[in-house]
Amino acid sequence: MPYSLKHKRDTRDKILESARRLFNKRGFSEVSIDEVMENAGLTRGGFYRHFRDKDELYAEGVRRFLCADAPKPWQPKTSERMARKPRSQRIVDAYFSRDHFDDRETCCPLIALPSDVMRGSDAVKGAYREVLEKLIDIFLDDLDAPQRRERALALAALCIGGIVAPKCVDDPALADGLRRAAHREALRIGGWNRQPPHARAKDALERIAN
Amino acid sequence: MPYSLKHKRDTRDKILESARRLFNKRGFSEVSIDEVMENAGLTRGGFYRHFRDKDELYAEGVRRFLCADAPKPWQPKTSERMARKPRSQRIVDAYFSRDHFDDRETCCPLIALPSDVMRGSDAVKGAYREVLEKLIDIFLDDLDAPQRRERALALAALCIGGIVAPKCVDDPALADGLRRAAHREALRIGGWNRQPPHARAKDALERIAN
DNA sequence: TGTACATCAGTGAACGCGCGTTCACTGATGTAC
DNA sequence: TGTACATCAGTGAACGCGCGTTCACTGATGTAC
Repeated sequence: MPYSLKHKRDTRDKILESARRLFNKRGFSEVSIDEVMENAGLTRGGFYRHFRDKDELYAEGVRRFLCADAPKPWQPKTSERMARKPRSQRIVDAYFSRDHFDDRETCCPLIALPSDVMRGSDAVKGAYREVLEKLIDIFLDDLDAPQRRERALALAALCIGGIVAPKCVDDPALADGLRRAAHREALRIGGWNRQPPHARAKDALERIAN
Repeated sequence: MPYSLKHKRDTRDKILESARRLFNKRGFSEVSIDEVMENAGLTRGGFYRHFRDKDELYAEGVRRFLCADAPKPWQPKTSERMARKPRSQRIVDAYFSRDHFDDRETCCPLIALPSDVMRGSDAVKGAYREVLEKLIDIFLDDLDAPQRRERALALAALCIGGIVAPKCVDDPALADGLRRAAHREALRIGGWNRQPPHARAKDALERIAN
């Protein structure tokens, strides 16, 4: 038995991670296997020791990065000092932050590949649904009546549109306006817009920093 | 001078229309020139009498269908009997209708190709911006204080996310839930949720029909 | 412990299909006379 | 009005590049003795 199982698993992970980043940035069909492998520090031929074909790489890659439980850059850090805020609000804030907006490689999967998923197979859409449902569940946990579910769904839709729309636009001012307007509206839907004055001042500072 | 100018223009239009539909449905790089030409009732070679290369077709196609002034299927018909409603509300209703959601070929360009546009050139993003600004302007016209602009922007973001998100999901029930929740929230943001009781009943009927 | 061996991850050349693009040709049409 | 001609939209075969995939080979590693 040459090489350990761990070795093979690690290589596979490297390939998937490389693919995930490239797909996120440029889309599935614009990325070649050569690029994925080179980016993973390997060469062309080895690919087929790990995947049957490119489609399998795509499905696994999307599914994996959609469903991975690992901490994600777009999720609020638990160390965040405003831990008093409900988790949902921290997620919303992280979602609409400039960092997340600018992140092309590791951003939330829900906004990375919309048209690819829309046109994708049911397996891909299923993975998308799982992530979306997780997000909605978190929102549900933190929302009060009335119409909790409806508001949670609207929140999710607004998070997605509030990042996708500005990403499609060539005018930074308009993009910022869209992102911030959506952010504010999301906080209002969540019922998190009533903040103590000092928090509001802090927000203002953060907004300038953003 | 063989053939009239009109003849050439018409052929070009046929090609662009064919391309637009195919791109909408399957994305730019999944569609071959052969398919575009065949779908337009022509053959391969003629393409280059009308376009320098495939990129030009893409840019022109997107720009054209993003900016065309022609009436679009996703816009509310002017003959609509509820013409008493403000124009913005009619657009929002048309946007979130099941017909529009199901339409893969002629739906609003703002939701047809999000990731393609996100990754696209500035020319493409510029065209997207122009359409988006038109939509925002219509909303602005119909909104009252306070925070008209902010609410118009949030409305636009919600329209986009409220269709894109459900299109990415494999569960029809969840998709419907997202679309309707976003619809409701949009009406609320617009301030159009206070309707006379008979209108509400009519809406309920329509919702069932949808 | 050291050596021979078997396995298979990884290499890189080669293959072949699909598709963008080119090109020689056809034939429809408008113009000149 | 009719005929010859020039133009160029449209045809379809052919070309060639890129990329997914295959394949014979290399060499690193774990196991058996």
